[in-house]
Amino acid sequence: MPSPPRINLKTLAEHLGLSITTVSRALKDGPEVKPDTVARVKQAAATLGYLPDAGGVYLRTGRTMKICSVFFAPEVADYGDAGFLAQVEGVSRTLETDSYNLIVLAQTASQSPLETVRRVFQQRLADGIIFSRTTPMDERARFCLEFKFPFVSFGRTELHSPHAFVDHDDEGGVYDAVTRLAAEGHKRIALFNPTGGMTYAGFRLRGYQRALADLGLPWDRSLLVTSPLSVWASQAAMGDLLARDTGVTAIVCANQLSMFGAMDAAQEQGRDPAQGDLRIIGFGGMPFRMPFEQGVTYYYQPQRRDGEELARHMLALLQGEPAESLQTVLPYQRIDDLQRFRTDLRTQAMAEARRP
Amino acid sequence: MPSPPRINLKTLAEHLGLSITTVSRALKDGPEVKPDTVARVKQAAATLGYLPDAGGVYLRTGRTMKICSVFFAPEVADYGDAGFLAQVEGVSRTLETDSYNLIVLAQTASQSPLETVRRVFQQRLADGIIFSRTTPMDERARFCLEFKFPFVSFGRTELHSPHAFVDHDDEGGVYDAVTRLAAEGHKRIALFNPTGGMTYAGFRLRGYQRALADLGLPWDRSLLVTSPLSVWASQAAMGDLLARDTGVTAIVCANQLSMFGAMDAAQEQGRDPAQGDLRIIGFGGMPFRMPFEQGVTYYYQPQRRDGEELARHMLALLQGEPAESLQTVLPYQRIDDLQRFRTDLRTQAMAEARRP
DNA sequence: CCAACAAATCAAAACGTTTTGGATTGTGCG
DNA sequence: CGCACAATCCAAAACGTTTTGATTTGTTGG
Repeated sequence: MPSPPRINLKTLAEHLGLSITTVSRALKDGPEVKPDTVARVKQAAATLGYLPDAGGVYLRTGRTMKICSVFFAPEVADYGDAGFLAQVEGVSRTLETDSYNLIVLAQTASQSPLETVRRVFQQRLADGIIFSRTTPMDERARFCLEFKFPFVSFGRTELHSPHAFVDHDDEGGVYDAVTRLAAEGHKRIALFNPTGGMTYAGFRLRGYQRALADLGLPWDRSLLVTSPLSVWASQAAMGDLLARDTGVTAIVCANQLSMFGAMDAAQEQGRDPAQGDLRIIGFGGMPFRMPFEQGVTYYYQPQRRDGEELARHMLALLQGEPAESLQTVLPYQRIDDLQRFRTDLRTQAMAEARRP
Repeated sequence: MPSPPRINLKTLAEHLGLSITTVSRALKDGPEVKPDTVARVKQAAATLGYLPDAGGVYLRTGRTMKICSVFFAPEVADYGDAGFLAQVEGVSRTLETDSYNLIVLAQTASQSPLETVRRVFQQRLADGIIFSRTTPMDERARFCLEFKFPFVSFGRTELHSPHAFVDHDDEGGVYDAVTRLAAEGHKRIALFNPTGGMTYAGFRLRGYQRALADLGLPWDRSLLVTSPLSVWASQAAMGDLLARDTGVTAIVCANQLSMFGAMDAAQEQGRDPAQGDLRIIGFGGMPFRMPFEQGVTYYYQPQRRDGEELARHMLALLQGEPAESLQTVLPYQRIDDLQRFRTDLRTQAMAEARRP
């Protein structure tokens, strides 16, 4: 049983008794071809299921019609950050409107971040790239700038040349959190920060220190804890802190996973957030349901919207818009009552689902 | 400031004073080229950062060196299934060994599943495709079989032609769960199943009914609840069930999200799994920490390993191995004590992290 | 010294597409 | 009728790569 032949412009042209040129033109409504023929060609293309070969189109036009988003896989070692999928959905849906495809490249532990970007550029895997874990002097950003390769970074840099980015206001978020904790009477507030030299860790620290200064609280180096953001690593780091410093009454966590880690550590040390033994502040995307939601304030960022913004910037870049005008810093939304927030979202989603 | 020129075989050849042919051959250690020249070419390629243009290679060889994995985006509407990322990592890492790239295509709500597969095939976006949400008469599988397009389905079909797949033993898992619940004294055990006609829903039902029959329990249609697997949808469906049938003492959930939904629903109905008011059985990947872990038995499936198996099958297919020999059904691992399981995994992971 | 042969390199074709520049036909007008 | 011109269509080139077949150079044996 031979498989049906693959349809390309040549076979389509032969089947119609036309030239390749005419068929190609007809498919994009070229004015030089008789309306009659256009209809006939489109009809045949539809029934035969013709779609242009992406490799061929690229070779001729230089455009792959693909955008690459880099997925940092080592972080998935234990739990994955579910929020990335929401971001992927946002990116994908937005790109779709301009008939771009998203390709997600997994950055495994064995490749350097720059290698991945270089490969995308040099092998022409995509027309542009989106990456996160951005550092102040990000080498990937520098590479893209040098080779004029379109990119949007999730996170700011400190590079001189302007470039497109989407970021969260981590400085503002942490400042707000610390201020409120102090108002509640907390004196020893720990800040949990990721390792890896990401720019936003610096913003978080700045917000923390600025709040302390404004509040007249002392800056204590030992209250700054840094570790990878996996559940286990942050649990270990948090456990260390809580064991060596029993005076800590509040922790400002980084992402959702580190919040889980903090909770596990608190429980292990016999401190129950639900009983008010420890205040936990979380940051991140749509929060999963947790054991101790009462003692938690959460700074929320809808990651699907992040993805949409990233994609919009990318599409604008490809349209030739200047990068200067494609820089977004999104505020966090503070949630004091997670339970209520959840039910509100639910009723909202149910209502949306009802009217399609 | 002009950007550096892109390096291709032509520029590389000119730069070396050689022909394109010789450079191409040298880069793949062709025996017809002088060892001296090979070294010179490779040196130049490395310093100039040459990598072959993927589009050009494809056009000539017919191989894109890419594998596509379809991501079902509508499910992310509220919470995403973090496990998919673990699977992606597994696939990606395994493909890497044969220098294949993974591209993740997001299947949004606006495209039919078949359309996505057809596009990958016809536009030549990849050399093979991996998809999930497999149905007994899966049209995507039928399409791939007809056109002899390599694919591995995550989930079985009932098609006559054999094809490669990876699946879990859902029938066995549910049978085991129901049997144990009955041994604990439960009489009214609800089964939660996904909508969408996926094959594994049928296996789950079969395991459920077989267990009931073996145990001499009656089959009660009203104990079978079907709904989409998002947190909110399953909470609503579970709420309905618990409200209309107060005799239910145990629920066999589908994935992790539906388990969260069931817990929310239980709480809403004033039934506390921690107090033994309701037994909840979960299925899925690495479980997030939950409010009521005491009343939960979890059937675990390491999704990274699923990904690795999917990728291995795909690579084998592309090597020409027959699909008959590429069919895997993986057993679930029952976890009665989630707390202990978690700490075990943690110590294990920490030990691994210590010796790199 | 020349034929025969191996070693090393190269020119050209092909993949599927778009586009440039022609070619062919049909129509209107002087 | 003959010419210009529009309306259609088509051949060929180009993109970057691999591979087939040919060509050049160097070496060996008679």
